[in-house]
Amino acid sequence: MGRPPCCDKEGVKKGPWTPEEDIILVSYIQEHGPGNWRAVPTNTGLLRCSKSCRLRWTNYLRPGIKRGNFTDHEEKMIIHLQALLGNRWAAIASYLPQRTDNDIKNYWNTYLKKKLNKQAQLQTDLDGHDQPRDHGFSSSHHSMSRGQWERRLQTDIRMAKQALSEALSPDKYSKSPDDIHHDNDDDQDLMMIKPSSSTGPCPKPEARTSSSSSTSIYASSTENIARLLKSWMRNNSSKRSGKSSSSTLTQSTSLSNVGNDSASSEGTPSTTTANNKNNSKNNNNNNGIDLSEAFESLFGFESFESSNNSEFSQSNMSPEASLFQDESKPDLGGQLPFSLLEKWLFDESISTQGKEQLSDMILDENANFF
DNA sequence: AATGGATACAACCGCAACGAA
DNA sequence: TTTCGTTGCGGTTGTATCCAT
Repeated sequence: MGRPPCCDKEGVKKGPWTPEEDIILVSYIQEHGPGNWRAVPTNTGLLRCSKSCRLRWTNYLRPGIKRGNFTDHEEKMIIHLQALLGNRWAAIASYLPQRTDNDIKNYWNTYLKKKLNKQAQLQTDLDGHDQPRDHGFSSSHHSMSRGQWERRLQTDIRMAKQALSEALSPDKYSKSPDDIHHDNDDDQDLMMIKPSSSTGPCPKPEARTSSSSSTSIYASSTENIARLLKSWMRNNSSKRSGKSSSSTLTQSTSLSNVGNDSASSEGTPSTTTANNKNNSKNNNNNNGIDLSEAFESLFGFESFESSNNSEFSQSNMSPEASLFQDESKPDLGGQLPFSLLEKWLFDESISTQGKEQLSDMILDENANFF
């Protein structure tokens, strides 16, 4: 067929996004809502392909994203869900609403996989030649007889099916007491348990968001950018104290342009930084404040300092922001309601045997059974 | 202080699924 | 039914940062 690529290879910028680009993108989405990504580069003048814009939004700028510092609970969830679903990161991410699939994938690949491998190795060492008890990272089934392995597999499948059917019956849904997104926002919970539109694409944003959407919708997203900017300025300063790169200079310049265009023009961050190389620490603070002012001016939200929180809690999200989050992370078809699954995964009342069997699930072999 | 390996994370690429015409 | 455009997803890569030597 010779379908053309989604974007021209020439004239399309690659690599890290600059704060200016982020601002442009967020501004555009603020006006038009996410979606119709094809039109985004054209309408914004961004030299990025539509895919890149979408990715940037969903993985970084989207409201309600929590970054770094996975909690134990999240970690356990990921481990179990990975055992259950395999490398279906989007599906896993749908149970961790504050995390992106990319984030989870990275966390798994860079940390969890190794950690579990180590544990498995340790267990193997301790047990002599016994099979590792961990989550299927080793060829545990090789060390048991085929009959044993098949029986266990059958049990695993039965368990999973049972859990699925239980979970899918709506009247059984009940909120788990230790719901990890214990935020106040009932809408959020509702979103998670609503029958999903499944694997189908989420409804067109235009249909759900009016163009007159409040700016508060984007507050958390702006906070994301603000946070990014802050760390960027910090990095920039420290870099400048050492070496200066042309790309950072470009970023500064463009950033200051943004400041001039859409925010107060007093002491643009870039010039401040550039002029005070010897005082980078102080400048960081100043820059952060300047930027925050610029953002407040640009997006009309306050309390930039809240973006200093190491983790942006979803509880800070407005319902509208939650809506966006839902938009960007459509539920998967026939997926278990979160708390039910969670309950199933972590309920202490679950039998030890059942737990063992669950955690012994073999990833690849079981991943396709659903 | 310099260096090289390890780690973390953002972004890209290619493919598949889906919907509209 | 077929074709084509768009979006979503998972694997992979590139690069910045950290840390031990």
